[in-house]
Amino acid sequence: MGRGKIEIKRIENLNNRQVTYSKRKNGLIKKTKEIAVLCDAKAVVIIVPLSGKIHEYCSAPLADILDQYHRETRKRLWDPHHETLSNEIERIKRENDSMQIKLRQLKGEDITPLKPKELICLEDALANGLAGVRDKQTEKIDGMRENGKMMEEEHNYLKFILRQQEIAMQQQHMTMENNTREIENGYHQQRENHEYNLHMPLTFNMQPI
Amino acid sequence: MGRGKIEIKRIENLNNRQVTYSKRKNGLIKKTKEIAVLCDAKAVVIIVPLSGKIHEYCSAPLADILDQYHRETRKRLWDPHHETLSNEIERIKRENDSMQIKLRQLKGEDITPLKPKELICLEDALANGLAGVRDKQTEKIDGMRENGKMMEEEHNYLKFILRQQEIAMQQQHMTMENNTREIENGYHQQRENHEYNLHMPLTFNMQPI
DNA sequence: AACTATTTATAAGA
DNA sequence: TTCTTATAAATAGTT
Repeated sequence: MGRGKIEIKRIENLNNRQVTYSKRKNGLIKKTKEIAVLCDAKAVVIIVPLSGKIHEYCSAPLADILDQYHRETRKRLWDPHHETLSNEIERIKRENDSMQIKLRQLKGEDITPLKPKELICLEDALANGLAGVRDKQTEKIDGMRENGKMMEEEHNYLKFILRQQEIAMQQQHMTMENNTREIENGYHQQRENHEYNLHMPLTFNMQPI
Repeated sequence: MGRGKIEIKRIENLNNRQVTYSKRKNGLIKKTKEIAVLCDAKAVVIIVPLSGKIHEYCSAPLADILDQYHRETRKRLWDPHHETLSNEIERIKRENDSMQIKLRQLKGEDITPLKPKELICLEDALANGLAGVRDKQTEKIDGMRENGKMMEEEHNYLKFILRQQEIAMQQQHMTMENNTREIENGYHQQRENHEYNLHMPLTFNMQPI
């Protein structure tokens, strides 16, 4: 349909090919729109040139059309990634189910259909678990008792240190009183003793042990 | 392009619409093929009529074209599915993890970081499960004992029936022997008794009880 | 489904 | 690219 008839085969001349591409692309999209409107159908056309950007026309959301296409033809449209996801879901679901069964059985549910041998396994597992938990509890209690003992020891130690300090302070105090008395007696008998009695212990500098 | 010009709007007459659909669908597919060949491009067209089967033409595997389309346009083609799948995987994986933790704890593993209160819960759960399993075992053993008792009773019953039959057979045998003897005595003294002794019990027809 | 008068698409040229 | 135009191709309405 043009000045001359052409064979339907690759156009070797790049320029001609690009011109034809552009013209026919428009025509194709126009016709796709037309069939969609005239015949009340959904239609998609996607054209991917060797180089340059993709052109498309969709009379409805592409995802919807592809969805319908997939449902009706059962052809695979999705990339490997999608497939992988589906498989993984299946795998995990199976894993899930089996774990759920185990959990229920460990709670003593759904065990009626089990064989005696399986029941024994289950019993062992439970007994082991219970033993483990009880050991851990004992361990924790021991730990706490230990902790309590240590705290008691520390407490006693601190009490001891405090006592030592009190003794030290009393001795210092007494020494000071004596010194003071000597000083007072020797040089400043006009000053009253009780000033020293009141102030000296308050400004006594406590060193950390 | 026809006997008369038509407006591009839905064709109301069903028959005309279907005829036009069929003609234009062929035209569209032909043009799609042509642009793919002439311009060395990949092209897809999918037409979904309101009713009836989908028609399509793909110059290359649809999945490849869609893949490329997706890569270049970044438009999401299969999101409804894809997103759902991803979310579901996340959800199931979380479920999985928590179950795995519970299972391990029920086996007495990974319980060090548990608080005393949690340990008590775990202990209770295990003790309950263990009790359940042991109940079930007892129940099964009882069932088996019951079964054994029934089997024993059946066995005794069968022994009894067998004894009865033996008695019946012996009596019949004796009767026959007597009859035979009478017959033999009366008519055929030339025949020997032991033929009957040997053969009669073997061909005796045992009836089910 | 075939025919055919017309419309439409487009190849080649500018 | 775009316009033009001669011509090929598509197709609407008819048979």
